[in-house]
Amino acid sequence: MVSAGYDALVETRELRYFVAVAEELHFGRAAQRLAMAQPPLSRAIQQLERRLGVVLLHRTARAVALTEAGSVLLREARTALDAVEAAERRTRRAADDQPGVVLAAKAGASRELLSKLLDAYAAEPGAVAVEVMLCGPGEPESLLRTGRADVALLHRPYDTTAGFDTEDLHTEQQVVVLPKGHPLADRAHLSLVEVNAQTDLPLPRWPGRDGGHPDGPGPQVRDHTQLLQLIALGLACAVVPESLRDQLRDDHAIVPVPDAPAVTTVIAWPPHSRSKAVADLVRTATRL
Amino acid sequence: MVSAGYDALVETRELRYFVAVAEELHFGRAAQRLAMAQPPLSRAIQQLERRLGVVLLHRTARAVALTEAGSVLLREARTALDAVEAAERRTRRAADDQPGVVLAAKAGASRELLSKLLDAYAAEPGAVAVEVMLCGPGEPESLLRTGRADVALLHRPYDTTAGFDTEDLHTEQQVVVLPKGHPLADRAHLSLVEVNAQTDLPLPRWPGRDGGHPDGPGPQVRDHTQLLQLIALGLACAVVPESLRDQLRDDHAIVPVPDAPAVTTVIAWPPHSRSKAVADLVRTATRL
DNA sequence: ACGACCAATACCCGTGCGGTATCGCCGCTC
DNA sequence: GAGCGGCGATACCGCACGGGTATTGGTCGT
Repeated sequence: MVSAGYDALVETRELRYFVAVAEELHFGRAAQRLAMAQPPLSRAIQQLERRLGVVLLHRTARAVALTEAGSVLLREARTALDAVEAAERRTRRAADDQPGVVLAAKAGASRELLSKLLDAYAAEPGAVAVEVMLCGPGEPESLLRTGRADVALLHRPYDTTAGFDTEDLHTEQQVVVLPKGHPLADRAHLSLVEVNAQTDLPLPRWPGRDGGHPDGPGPQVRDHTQLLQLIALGLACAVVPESLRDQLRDDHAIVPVPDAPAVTTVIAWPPHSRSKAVADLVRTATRL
Repeated sequence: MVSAGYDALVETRELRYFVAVAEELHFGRAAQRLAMAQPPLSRAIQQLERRLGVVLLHRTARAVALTEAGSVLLREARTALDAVEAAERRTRRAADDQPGVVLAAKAGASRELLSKLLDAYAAEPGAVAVEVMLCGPGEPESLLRTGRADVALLHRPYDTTAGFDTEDLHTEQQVVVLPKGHPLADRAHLSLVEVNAQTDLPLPRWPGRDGGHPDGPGPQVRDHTQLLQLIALGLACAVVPESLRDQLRDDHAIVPVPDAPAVTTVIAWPPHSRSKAVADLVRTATRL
């Protein structure tokens, strides 16, 4: 007998179905999202439960809820589906061998570092085209995991780098951005508790990985431009890495927050990446 | 639109088929391994290629070979299948809630550290049963990736820790183990080149992840017991972490190899693990 | 008590996966 | 160079299973 021997695994179709139901907690809506009818979906989930020998969902006629095992599967199924998607994408990418690297980074973050990196890499011998995907917070991680991007700039501890190879590039302190003239704006420094304690300027709410915003006070925000504008309008404040200073307008004020966790910009790539371009990019980045 | 939306992904069945063919490089044997006939397998691979729009295999009537894209898919498909398998196993584990943790470690490695860890953890409040899987080199990594184990002791740089969360536990130098009375045995230290240069004692060959041994000189070896016995018989030598010293018999001699890479024992666990037991084990380990 | 809502069941149909038989191609052998 | 053997592809068939429609059953609101 040779090698692992994956026998009789769950099919990706079943995992997709389960994720849809687990996210919607409603068979009808999930079926709609999957572009199919509700009964076959119900059956598919039952069959999945029978195969696993595990109850994944508690159904009362009025509501559907995840069991303990169900929420484990939701998490695991997402990463498995991401891996399958990545396999597909990376294979396709490897085939049409017009080389070219996709780099993902949060719009507005590490702007200077990014431009220096691109310049330095372009000067390397054997450099290929770099397509830069600027995206919202949390997204680069997912792009990397699904193979939509080859390499990404992430920010610990905001992004989780679990599952990737990484190199640290730069560490910086955080500051709070306030509207100019705010009572706290001329303090030499602030603590996190002070920032959280003041109630006139709420912290904004960023979208979660499901695209929805968490509940709570504070304005919904999708990118740094929106954020800075809201702050300038006196509707919010935010704790951000100090390098964002370059993008502030003169109606902003910043105050260091020494006890906020330091933010480390890292360059991350999928393990086992064999791409020369990614390796060159990483090497260039570490030398900056 | 909510969330990711994985539409029309490749099925795990197709990935399993492809991995089998890619590993065997022979449709007949692959079909046999998959317990199916050869024609449907051929068709399935063709269909996969059509779906991806990518040629994965070069077939001449005499031989099958992987294309560039094919070898990318082989690698990616393995990790994707591992993720699916892990999803399945972890879900099952979460269901039958007799708690208990599976810890994987290479047989014979870090023996003292392992027993101290088990003792210390057992003394923790809320400790659950720990099932220890002792296995061959390279295996713990795969056990962890497929969800067969919850936590593992790995050894950098031999094991790759990519994709796991880890904590370093212990770093040690390596030594070469020789049969007692060997001409080099009374040297104060040796360099790697000297070890490789001497030809009377070959280095053993460990099995790869496919279960087969690489070609070359030197005896095939599956665990440390075999290895030590071969060395005592004067048929091999080996460079190993110095903590293996405890397990040597008096017909062995050891000589430090200062320029061999230091070996770090790490405790590793899958990212997103929510298990209290794993967290406790890790915390206990780092405090040793 | 009735209606709305929602998951489950019953039943049917078509696709697609797997099996057997066979072909076509290439390389080795004598 | 004719024949044979090995191997992947093709042809064709049957059935199991995935998906659709219609309906039921149970549980909340009002």
